[in-house]
Amino acid sequence: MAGTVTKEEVIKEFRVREILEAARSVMARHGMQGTTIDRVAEEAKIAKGTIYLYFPKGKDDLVHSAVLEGLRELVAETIRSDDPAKAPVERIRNLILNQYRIQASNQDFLKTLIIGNSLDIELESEAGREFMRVYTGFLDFTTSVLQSAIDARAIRPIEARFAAFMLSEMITGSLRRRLWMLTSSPLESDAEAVAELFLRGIQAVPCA
Amino acid sequence: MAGTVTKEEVIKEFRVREILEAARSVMARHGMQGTTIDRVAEEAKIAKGTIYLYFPKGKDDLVHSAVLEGLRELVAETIRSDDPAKAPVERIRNLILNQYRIQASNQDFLKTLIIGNSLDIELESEAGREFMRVYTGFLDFTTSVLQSAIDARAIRPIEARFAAFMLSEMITGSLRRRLWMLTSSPLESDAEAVAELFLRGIQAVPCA
DNA sequence: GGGCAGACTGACTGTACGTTCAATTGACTG
DNA sequence: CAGTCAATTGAACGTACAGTCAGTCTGCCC
Repeated sequence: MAGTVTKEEVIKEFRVREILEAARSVMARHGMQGTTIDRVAEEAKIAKGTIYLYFPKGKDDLVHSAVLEGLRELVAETIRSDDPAKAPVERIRNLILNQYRIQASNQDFLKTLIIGNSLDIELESEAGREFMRVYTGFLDFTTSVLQSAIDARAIRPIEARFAAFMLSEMITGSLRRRLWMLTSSPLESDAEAVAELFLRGIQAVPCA
Repeated sequence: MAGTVTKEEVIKEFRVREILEAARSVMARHGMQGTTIDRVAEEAKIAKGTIYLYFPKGKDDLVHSAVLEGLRELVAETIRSDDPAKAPVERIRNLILNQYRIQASNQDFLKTLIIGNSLDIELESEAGREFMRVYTGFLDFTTSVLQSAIDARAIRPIEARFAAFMLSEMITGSLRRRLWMLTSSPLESDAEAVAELFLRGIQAVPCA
C-alpha cells in the first residue's frame, strides 16, 4: 500500500486546509493580535478542541503554518508565471508586473503581513494618525530635497513623492536584510549600493 | 507665572522620559509582544502603579508614545544633518548615507520596528528558519533571473542577490504605500513606476 | 511634634485566551 | 441491536497581564 492515500488521510488533509484557510481569513479581518483560537474555530465552524486534533502543537504552529502556506503559494505562482524564453530585460519587467498582479489578488492575506504592525494600531485612530503625521513629515522632507534636484534639472522629472517613498523603503529594506542576517557586507557598502541603485534610477539620462 | 515651569512639571517630565526610555529598552530586548507593564516598571526601577500615574491611558499609549518619540528624534536628526548648500545629487547622496549612519546608531530601538514581526518569531527557531527558507527560495529565483540578464550583458554587472532583495522591498514597499492609503494612483501605474525606477537603476549604461 | 498632601507601592482583581479532557456523537461491525 | 472506537465538542482550568486602590512613605507647614 506504499504510496497510496487512505481515506483518513484525505479527510485529515481536508480539515487541515479548512483550518488554515479560516486562520488566514481571521488574520486578514482582525490582524495578528486579534487572531485567537476561538475566532479561528468559529470561522471554520468547528469546536475549539477540534483544532488541537489537527494542530497539537498549538496556536503558534497553526498561525505559522497558515502564513507559510500562503507564502509558498505566492512564490510558486511567481515562478510559474515566468517565461524564460523572453528577452532578459523584458523577463525582469514581467517578473515585476506579475508580482503586482499576484500580490493584488492575495491582498486580504498579505495585508497583515506587509503592514505587519506589531504595534497594534488602527490606521483610523488618533494614534494611527499621529504616526502617519510623523512619517509623512519625513517623506515631505525627502520629497522636497528630490524636488529641488528636479527643479535644478540634476535628475529626471520623476514623481518626487513616489521616489521619496521608494528610497525610504530601500533603506529600511536593506537594514532589514542585515537584521535578518542575509548579508555580511559592511554597512557602508550597503549604503553605497543603495545610493548607486537609486541615483541611477532617478538620474537624468546622460545622453539621448 | 505664565511661561515658567514649576518644579513639579520638571520632575514629571523627567519621570515620563525615564519611563519611555525604559519602554524602548524593553522593546529592543523582548520585542513588542514581550513588552509588558511589569517589565517596563522593572527596567525603570519603579512600581507598576507609578507608570499609571504618568500614563493613565494605559499600556498602548505608553508604547505608542515611546515609539513616536524615537521616530521623531530620527526624523529631526535626518533634517538636521542636511546641507541645502550642496549640489543637488550630492545632497541626495548625503541624505542616503546619513540615514544609514543615524539608523545604525539607533539600531536597538529600530530593530523591533523594522523587523516588525507581528508573528512572534525568533530567527533562531525552527519556525524562523522555515520562513527564511521560503523567502530565500523566492530570492534565489529572482536572483537567477537577474543573473542571466547580467550574463547576457543586458544589464550592468551588479550584485544580483542584492538587487533581488531591493526589488522585493520596492514591490512590497509600494504595496504598503497603498495599504497605508498614501497614494490613490492605480496599481498599474505603481507597477510601471517601480519597474522603471528599478530597470533604470540596473540597466547597462546606454553610452559611456 | 502632629497633621496634611501627594508621590509611590505592590498585592489584588478581572479578563482574555491557550490548552485540556471527560462526555457525547455517530459511523461502522458482527 | 449492542458494542466499539475514533472524531468531535465545549465547559473548565491555568496562566499571563492590564489595570486598581488601600496603604505606606516622605517632605513640608503650622
